[in-house]
Amino acid sequence: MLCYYRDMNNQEIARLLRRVAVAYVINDEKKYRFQIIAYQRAADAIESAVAEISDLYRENKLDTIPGVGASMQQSLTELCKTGEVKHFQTLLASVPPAMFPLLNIPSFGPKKAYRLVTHFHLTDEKTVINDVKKLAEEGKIAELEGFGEKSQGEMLKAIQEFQLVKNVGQRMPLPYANELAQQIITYMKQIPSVEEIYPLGSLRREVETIGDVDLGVGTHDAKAVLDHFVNYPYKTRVLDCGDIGASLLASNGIRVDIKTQSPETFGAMLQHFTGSKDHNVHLREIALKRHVSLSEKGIKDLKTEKMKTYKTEESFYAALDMQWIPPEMRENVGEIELAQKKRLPNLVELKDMKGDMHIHSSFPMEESHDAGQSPIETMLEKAKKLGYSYLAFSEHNPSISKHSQKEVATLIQKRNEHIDKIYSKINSVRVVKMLETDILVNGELAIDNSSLELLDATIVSIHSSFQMDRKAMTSRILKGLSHPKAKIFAHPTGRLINERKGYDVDWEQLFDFCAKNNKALEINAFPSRLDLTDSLIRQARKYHLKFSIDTDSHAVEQMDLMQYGVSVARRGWLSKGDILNCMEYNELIEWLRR
DNA sequence: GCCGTTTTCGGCCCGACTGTTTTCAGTCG
Repeated sequence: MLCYYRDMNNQEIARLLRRVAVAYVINDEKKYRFQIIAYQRAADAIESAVAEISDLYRENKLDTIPGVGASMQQSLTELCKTGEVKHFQTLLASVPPAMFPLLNIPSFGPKKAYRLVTHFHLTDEKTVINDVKKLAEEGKIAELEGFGEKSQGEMLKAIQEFQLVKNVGQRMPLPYANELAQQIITYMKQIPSVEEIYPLGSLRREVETIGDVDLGVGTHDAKAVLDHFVNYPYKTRVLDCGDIGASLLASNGIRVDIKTQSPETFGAMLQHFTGSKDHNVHLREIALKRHVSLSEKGIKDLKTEKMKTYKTEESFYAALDMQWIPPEMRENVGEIELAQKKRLPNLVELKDMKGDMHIHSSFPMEESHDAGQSPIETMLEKAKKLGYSYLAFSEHNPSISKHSQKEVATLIQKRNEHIDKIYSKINSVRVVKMLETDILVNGELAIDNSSLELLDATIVSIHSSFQMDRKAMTSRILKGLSHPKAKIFAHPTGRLINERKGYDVDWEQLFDFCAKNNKALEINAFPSRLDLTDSLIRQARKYHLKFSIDTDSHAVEQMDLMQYGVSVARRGWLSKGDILNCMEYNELIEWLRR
């Protein structure tokens, strides 16, 4: 019998593998503990993989995913071929499907979920969360052995909060999380017991979106610090509070964790809570081979049982014979091996930025997309304050449905004259005359050569027909980029965080084209874009192409967002030499003409 | 089930916190 099915995407495959891990937990956690870890790791790897599993299968490249070994490859192959895996189905038949929705709620793990679902005979995946909520409200859960009044109450709160947060939306873009962290840090600094305090976790690694805010405090009086913390006025409630750490739910629903440690051992704690989990796990595996054990308290010699403490992170990594690893790199994607060889790249820094290539001023270009709000003069003044030596104005091209190509050329001419007039007055920050030109569906640029000739270069980008298939979209982009004036491809994936998935592109082909033809890919610093993404940058980096870190500012204040583009570039392992706008002006102009 | 610059066999990260417990299980980061 023929069976038609749709390819599963990476998210769905990861979810399936996690369910298999859960089934193993229920069957016999002790016996299968390493399988459980293996399935969870494979799920993590697949979830964060750049390429789709279904594509890798077709290209015979399933073995390129770390954490996916021979057995898992076989299962994935079976999945891609037939849409199911016999071994998985046998396992999953032993656990009630209704338990899975509960696992999305904090404080619900496999054991609790299984117990509730089987004891109360809950079978409907769609209603199970509300069913448990009702049971808790009726006091029926406290009657179960191993459960009590308190856990029943906590369960109810967890469900209510989950249902609330789910409606709001999950992860917070980095800039907003940063602001929340700074507010709490200011509050914590009110008491003298807080000797030092830093953001940790994904915030310190500058991940594009943040799940919860982690803070670390160096103190000799943990109790005073935690007392002050749990009294933070803008909270929903305190989640837990122990001797050395506490966590609360901020009024916007974001979880805030705080950990304390004496300043003498602060280095180990910084390291521990900066993560990532994968980075730390790998580091501890290496440590074990050297017969030492790592924790937030320091490094313990397993033979003598003696604990060594570390005041700084540098000394902690040095004790393992490694270079200090910048937090942005700590994702276990090869950084540990490089640190051992002392060959970590020198990451780009904010102060290396010499200009911004993507600026929308309020000059009336009569564009079809969003116009900028601040005058050219204002933005040039700001550029001077930021220490830039040049600024590129890249307004959207004038609307081509409302203007003839001749009118377009006239508008550009006018803007150029305006720029020249201002430049002769200010004369400190150099101006690059650019435009952000649409690549039309057929791959042609929206404006003709007589207009393009008026520019130093143009950024090109996709603002329409996002749904093309990969082959068509790729050739559309390559054709647009082929124009000699087209030098930067803006916000390459087109995604909007939490809003819109990007379009489908053959990345390897695009990277190769850019490297061979002197085209740069943009790293757009706008908070909802952060595009390219860190993992695509790491992939692109192997092609030795240039990147341009730009703010895409539509108002003068937004020019401060450059730091977030630099964060993404650092997470993509880029150095100053990889970045177009780290070049001096003359070098830049020469590159644009190449 | 995965993995290897001390291993292709024999290992596999570490600790905190809570609740329901008289010594531990479950969950989390």
